Amino acid sequence: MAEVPYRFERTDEARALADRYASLEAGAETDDEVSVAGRVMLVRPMGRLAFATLRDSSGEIQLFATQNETAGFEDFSALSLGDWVGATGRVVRTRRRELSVLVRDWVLLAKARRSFGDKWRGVSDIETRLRRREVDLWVNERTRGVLALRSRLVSLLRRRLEGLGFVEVETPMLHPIPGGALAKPFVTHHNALGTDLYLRIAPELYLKRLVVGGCEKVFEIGRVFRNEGLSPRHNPEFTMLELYQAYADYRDLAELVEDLVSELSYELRGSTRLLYQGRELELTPPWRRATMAELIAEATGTPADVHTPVEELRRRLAAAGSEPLEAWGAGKLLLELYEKTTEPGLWGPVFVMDFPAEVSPLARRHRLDPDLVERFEPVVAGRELGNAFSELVDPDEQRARFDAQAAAHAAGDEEAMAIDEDFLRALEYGLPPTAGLGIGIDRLVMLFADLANIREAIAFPTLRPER
RNA sequence: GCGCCUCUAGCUCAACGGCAGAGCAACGGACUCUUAAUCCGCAGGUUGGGGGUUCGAAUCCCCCGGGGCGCACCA
Repeated sequence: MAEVPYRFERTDEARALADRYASLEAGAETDDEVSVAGRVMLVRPMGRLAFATLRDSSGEIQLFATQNETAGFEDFSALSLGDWVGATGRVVRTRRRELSVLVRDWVLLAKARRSFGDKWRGVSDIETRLRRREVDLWVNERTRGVLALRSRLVSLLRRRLEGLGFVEVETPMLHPIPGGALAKPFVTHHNALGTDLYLRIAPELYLKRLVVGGCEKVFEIGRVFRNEGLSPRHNPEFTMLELYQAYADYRDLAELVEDLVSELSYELRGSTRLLYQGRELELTPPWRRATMAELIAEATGTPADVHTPVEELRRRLAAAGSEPLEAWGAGKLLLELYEKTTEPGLWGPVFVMDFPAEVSPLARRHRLDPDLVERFEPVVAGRELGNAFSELVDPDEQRARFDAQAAAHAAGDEEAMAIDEDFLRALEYGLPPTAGLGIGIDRLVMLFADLANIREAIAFPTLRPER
């Protein structure tokens, strides 16, 4: 095969030509010469004429070749679907109204040695689509749309937070101690240091150390890794936004969340009223705020909170088909009751407020009830979108909470946190009142792209390697 | 990890115990305004892998592998 050129001088993208020549009439020819480049989507050779549909990242335009006017016409007629081509010629509109480049010269930029699927029905096999994303992307417009939406979403989020005075930072991915969330980590090894390191399960502890250092408003958008099962809503690596704001409490962040999400909805979808998987969702602020206890009472008809006798909580859990462990206290039992009986029925948007202290080792005690913490989870479209709380700032209490976690870990809870002395020392330097928030970016993409499966929201989702 | 479903040509799908097929793509040819162009021709397979039942297996059974969904866990 002839060697392909090192570069191609493109003058215009398909979309720009479509806009510029929108009023060009059928059958009209211009003297404007342009160069376009892209991938051949369809070819229609017909003797001494040939048409090809060319697609670039902006859109599509037709190439129109004739034996008289096109150099290398025979080869042009023989183009295959999937070939990359650069073409130069005058802009015309054919009698059948198709805006075209009447090709004078053209060059093959890449030969497609593999065929990309059915030109009409595309590729629908989900495994092929995910394993060969490059094929999925060029065949399925929807896939391109999702990635474009994801890009815009992250960009909008960044711009908005910067506008609010937040500073973007990057913290380590390799952690000596996995912390900041209740999850199983991936373990890796550093040869020169001779030590195991963990892929981060959350940036939380480092971000709070930055607040200690005087970064009053910080955020990070980045990958976190959790060594857990895959599901339509869980990928082992996913992208999280975490932000921390000094002098604020969790109620301030609830307002921030409803503002951010509704603004994103307006920007990305043109409305704060959405259909998600066929079901309506009204995102206009303010969203409902309800405590976990209130929601349990509402869903089950029987009140329950952290002060409900442990025996009663156990009884109700058993009735709900759950098998609570011996070690669980009232807080963990209540959370389990909420997750079994109440959460599945929530659609939202709703802020589920005030979690048990027992299950929230990094959150600050509730100002009205020491058995609770000031924490909320926004539930949107039936799904936890994130997690936020007034941060625990007291080093002694944080140490006590870590100790309780360490005890749980020793008792077999693999997801319990380890004691992080660096973090404790940071708190001893003084963390001002601070509120922190985490939001799953992939889940936001699912919401706004109307995706049922998280893998569709990720360019290259985790799959088992083929053998 | 467990349960159910699924895997046939590059792609989309038939055949469902009796000769493995079609459309598109690819390849060869015809055609000067096409739009999934059309027409003629040609080729394309370890039916995910292995084992078993049967005169005969893509089809029924078992094991293994990939994927999907559900459960569990989380955001």
